[in-house]
Amino acid sequence: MNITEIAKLAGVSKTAVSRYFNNGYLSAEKKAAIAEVVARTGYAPSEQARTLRVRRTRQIGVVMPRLSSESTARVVDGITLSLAGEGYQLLLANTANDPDKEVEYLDTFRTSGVDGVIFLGSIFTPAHKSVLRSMHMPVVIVAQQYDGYNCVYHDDRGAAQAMTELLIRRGSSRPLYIGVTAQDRAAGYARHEGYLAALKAAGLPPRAEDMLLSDFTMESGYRIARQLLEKRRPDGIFCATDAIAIGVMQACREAGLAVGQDVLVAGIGDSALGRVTAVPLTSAHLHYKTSGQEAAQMLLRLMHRQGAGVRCLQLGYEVMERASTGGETAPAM
Amino acid sequence: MNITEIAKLAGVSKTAVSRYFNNGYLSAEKKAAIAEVVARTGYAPSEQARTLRVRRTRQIGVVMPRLSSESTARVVDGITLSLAGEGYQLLLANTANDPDKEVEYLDTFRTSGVDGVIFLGSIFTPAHKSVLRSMHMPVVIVAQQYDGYNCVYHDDRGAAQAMTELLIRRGSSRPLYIGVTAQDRAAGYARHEGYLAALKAAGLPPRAEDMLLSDFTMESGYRIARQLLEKRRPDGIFCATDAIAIGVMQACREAGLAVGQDVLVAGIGDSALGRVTAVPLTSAHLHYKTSGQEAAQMLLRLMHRQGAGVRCLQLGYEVMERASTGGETAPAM
DNA sequence: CTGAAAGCGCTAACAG
DNA sequence: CTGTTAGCGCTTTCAG
Repeated sequence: MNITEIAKLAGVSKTAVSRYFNNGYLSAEKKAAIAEVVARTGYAPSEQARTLRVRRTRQIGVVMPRLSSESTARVVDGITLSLAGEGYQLLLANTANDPDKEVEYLDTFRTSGVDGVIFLGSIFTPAHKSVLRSMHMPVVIVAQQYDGYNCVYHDDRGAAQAMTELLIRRGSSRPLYIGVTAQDRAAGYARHEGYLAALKAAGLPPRAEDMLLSDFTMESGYRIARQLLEKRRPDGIFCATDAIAIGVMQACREAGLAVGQDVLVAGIGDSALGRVTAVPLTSAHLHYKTSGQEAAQMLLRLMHRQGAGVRCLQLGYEVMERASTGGETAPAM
Repeated sequence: MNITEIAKLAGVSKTAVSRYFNNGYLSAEKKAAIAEVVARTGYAPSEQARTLRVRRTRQIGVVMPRLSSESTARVVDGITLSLAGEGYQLLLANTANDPDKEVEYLDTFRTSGVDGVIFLGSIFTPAHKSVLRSMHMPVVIVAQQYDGYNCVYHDDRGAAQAMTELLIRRGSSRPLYIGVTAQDRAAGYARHEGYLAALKAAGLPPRAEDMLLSDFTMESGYRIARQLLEKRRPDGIFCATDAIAIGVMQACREAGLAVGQDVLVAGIGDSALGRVTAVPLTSAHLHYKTSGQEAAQMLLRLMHRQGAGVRCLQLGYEVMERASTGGETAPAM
C-alpha cells in the first residue's frame, strides 16, 4: 500500500495525498475523498521514504551507562516524558559502563542520521571530545558539565558540601570521605571538592587517610568500610553516592556501631533504596527526572533552531535529613 | 558524501561500492581502492536509503510500562545485552502504565516498519489483541503468557505458592494475601492462584476477608496494611510484589509488630530494595534480565525465520529466604 | 567479476 | 488550489 495506490483509489494525484499528510493546501472535497480511502485502507505513509527525502528521522539517540540504575532510569523517564507528545522516538544505546562503547555509540548516532543526541555522560576522554566535536546534529549532555557543550547537570559540589556540613553540624568531629574516581567530574571530582570545601569552612585540614576510593556499587562501599573499621572508629562518613552509603551502613552495623548515633552517614542521590534501609539514609535529592525533561526540551529547541548559543543548566538539590545523621525517624511514607 | 561521489573518487561504479559494503564479489584491487577512499572520507552508507530499498530498518521496538521500575530496567538491560552485537537498535516506547498508550505505541511500531517488537505486557484487552493480530512483524511478549503469541514469562504461580508455603512452614497459621488486579494475569491472577494453591495444600479454606487489593506502589501497600492492622493482627502476609511488601513491613513496624517474629512477610521479585530494608525481605527471585535476553534471542530467531511456530518459555524462580520470615539474618552482602 | 539502469515511496519545485 | 516531474541514496537485476 503506497501513496500512488491511495491516489488512484481517491481519484487524485500523489501530490494531493502527500499534501493531505503534510501542510494542507487542498480542497475540502479532495481532503474528504482521501480521508475516506485512508480510513478504509489503514494506510500510513512510509517513514523511511519520507526520511530519505526530508532528511529528518524524527529519532533521538540516547547514550547511557546501564539502564538498571535508578538515576539513569529516572533521567530516561524524564526524557520520554518531554518527547512523547512531540512525535520523536527514542533510540537507546546502553554502554554498560564502558567508555569505549560510549564513543562507539556516539559515532553510530553520528552516521545513522538521528535528529539529535542526549548523552548521559560519565568520563570525558580525548576520544569523547573528538567524536562530540564531529557531530553535525545537536547534542545535549546530562549529568556532566563540559565546557562548550549544551549541558544539564546537578550541583554536585554544593550537595556534597551541604551533606558534609550537615555531618559536622550533627556532631561528627571529622567526617571521612568515600567517593568515586575523579575521572567522573560530577560524581567523583565535584563531590570531593564539596567535601573539601566543607572541611575548610569548618577549619579542618584535609587528610589523605580520611579519603577513600570506591566504585559505584553497594558491595564496594561495604568492602571499603569493613576494611576501614578494622583499624578505626570514625564518627562520620560522607559517601559520594547512596549505593556506597548503604554498603557502608551495613558494614557499620555489623561492626557494632549504631548508625545515626555512634557514626553518622550521608550519601547523595536520594535513592529509593536509602529510604527503606534499617536506618533511613540522609541524602541530597538530585532532580534526575527533571534533568531528563530539561535536556529533552533543550534538545527540541536546538533542533528547531531556536535559542542560539551554548547553554548550561545547573539544577539544585534538596537536603533530605533522615535517621542516619541522627535526625528524627519520620515515617518513611 | 554519497555512494556516487565515493565511486567517482575510487574510480569505480556505484555498484562496486555497494558491493563493497554488502556481499563482496569484487576484485581485490577495487576493494583496496574503495577501502582507501572510505578510510579517507569517513563515508558511511545512508541507513535510510538502504532501508527504503531493502525494507529492513534494523530497529526493534520495545513497549514497556515506565522505565524507572527495577524489573523493567532489568528486562530492558537484558534485551540490549542480547541485541548489542547483532547490529540492531532499540526503539523505546514508555507507556507510563497507560494501557491505551500500549495499544497506541504498538500501532506506531506496526506502521513505522521496525523489524520486530518486544512487548512488556501488563493487561490484555480486546484492543491489544486486535493490534497484536494485525502486526506483520515478529512480536515477543515478556512477563505475560498470551496463548498464540511468542512469550517469555515467569513461574508466577509457582513462586507465589512457594512463598505462601514458606510462610506457613515458618509458623504462620493463616497467611493473608495482598495483591494486585487480576487483570494483570501474571502479577495479579497467577500469583493469587499460587496463594490459593498453597492454602489448599495446607488444608486452609480461603476466606475473602483475608485477601486485599493494592496497586503496585509501596505507598499503597503501606496504606492497606495500616487499615488492616487497626482491626486485626495477622501472623503472616504474602504480598504479590516486593514494593507492596516493603510498605507492609513499614506499617507493621509502626504498629509495634516485629517483622520476622510477630508477623512474617514475603514478597515476589527479589528487588534490591528488599535486601536493604530494616528487616530484609524474603522473596522469590525472578529472572528478569534473563527474560529480556531470552526474548531478544527469540525475536532474532523469528526475524531470521528460524524455528517455526509459536514458542512459550517459562523461567523458574528462586526462593530467597531472609529475616522477614524469621530466617537467619545473613549479611546482606 | 563488473557497470548501466531501474526503481524503493515520498516530497518539493514548478508551471498551470 | 492542483498535477507533473525530478530526484533523495541506495540495491539489485540483467546483460556483458
